[in-house]
Amino acid sequence: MPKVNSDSEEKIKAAAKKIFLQKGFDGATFKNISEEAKVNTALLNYYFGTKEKLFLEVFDESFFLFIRLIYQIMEQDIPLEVKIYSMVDKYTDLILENPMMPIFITSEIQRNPEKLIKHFGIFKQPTDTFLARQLASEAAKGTIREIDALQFEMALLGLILFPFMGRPIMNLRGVDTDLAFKAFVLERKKIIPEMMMAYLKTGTKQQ
Amino acid sequence: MPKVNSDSEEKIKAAAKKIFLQKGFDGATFKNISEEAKVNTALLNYYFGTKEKLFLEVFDESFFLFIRLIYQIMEQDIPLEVKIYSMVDKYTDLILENPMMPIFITSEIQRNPEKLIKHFGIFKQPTDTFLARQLASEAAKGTIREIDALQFEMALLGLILFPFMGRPIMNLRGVDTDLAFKAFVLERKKIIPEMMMAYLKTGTKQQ
DNA sequence: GTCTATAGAGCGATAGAC
DNA sequence: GTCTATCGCTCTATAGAC
Repeated sequence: MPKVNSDSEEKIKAAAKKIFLQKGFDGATFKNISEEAKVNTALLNYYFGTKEKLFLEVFDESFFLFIRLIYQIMEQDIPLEVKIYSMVDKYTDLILENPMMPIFITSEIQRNPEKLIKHFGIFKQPTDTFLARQLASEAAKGTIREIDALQFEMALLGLILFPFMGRPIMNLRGVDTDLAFKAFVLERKKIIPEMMMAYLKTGTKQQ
Repeated sequence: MPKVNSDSEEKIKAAAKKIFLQKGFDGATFKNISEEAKVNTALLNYYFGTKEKLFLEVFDESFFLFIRLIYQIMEQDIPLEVKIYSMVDKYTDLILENPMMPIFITSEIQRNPEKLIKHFGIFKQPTDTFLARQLASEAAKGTIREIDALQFEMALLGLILFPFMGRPIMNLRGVDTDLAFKAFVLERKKIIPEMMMAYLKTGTKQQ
């Protein structure tokens, strides 16, 4: 590693990520970012050309990761209960490292759906997923009740993600430190799978 | 009603609400709003002074309503199961009329917490709520399992709200019309209470 | 009450010195 | 590779005619 400390390009990317996450694409300015990175404003254009290119480059990896990890786990050929625990565990940990991402992703997509869906290559998923077949198969065996796969996914994701999106509400309800919030979220690693399983087992003999 | 059609102030408010919801405070411009309202840009300043005042005035009623309705229902002295059904039913209907509000509120608060919390008077709630006492009392009687009140609230809200926040994801999963989305959400009026009750009844004799 | 015209500031982006 | 200086544009907001 010859260049020791002042790798400007990396400093800009780190600063841009922080500022974009906080203020969104529209709210962030080159001035904000260059001050955060402690470099000259003109350097942003030198390295990345335009604001949009900087934005896309910074979130190119991480943005897609958050959406793809869902399907990577959902589509694994593992028992349903294991899958639910794995999903809650892995996704909670991922978001804990990037707690502002859920709101950021949803709001940026809502404000510019074409751009993001096109660039990040999020594609139309088939309705006939492995998870859908798994849920149908288990229901046919009578080990769980019937449930639509998308309903299942949205329930699971909502349970995992919502505390991060409603963090300001939680602040007003006494969960007002990062430590308390983390404890709250980690407790959900137990609650969420139990909730999903309790629902799925309703009306079956294993109930 | 003397002034028939051209009530500019109301046209501006309606246009501002639409544009702000779509683009956020930072992304929205007076040009966007005035074109949407089909009035001159200078009229926005004439009626509302500044962009921030326009924003606050437009969302003064509805913004707070969305947060307060939660507690209005949660704090009612009605049986727990009735409360859950009521919460899911009323909140789903409210959001269906304003499907962009959940993302809008969360992202605007994340980007400007002091301003919004101060202006809309969202205050620090006590941890000793009616709901908390109700949950503790039922658990003591053995009719439900023990659960922290905030965990209960976040689970319920996540289940209700997440489909609206993840609407773009749902579009890619085949739920790509307003009609299909509405049907999907209405189905949750049944699923969500059953899920909550299934969890609460786990380990009790009524299970 | 609504318009045109424009002020004044901040924005993203570029040119050119070093 | 990094800086200063500045361009051209768009933004919010105001002044003043009607």
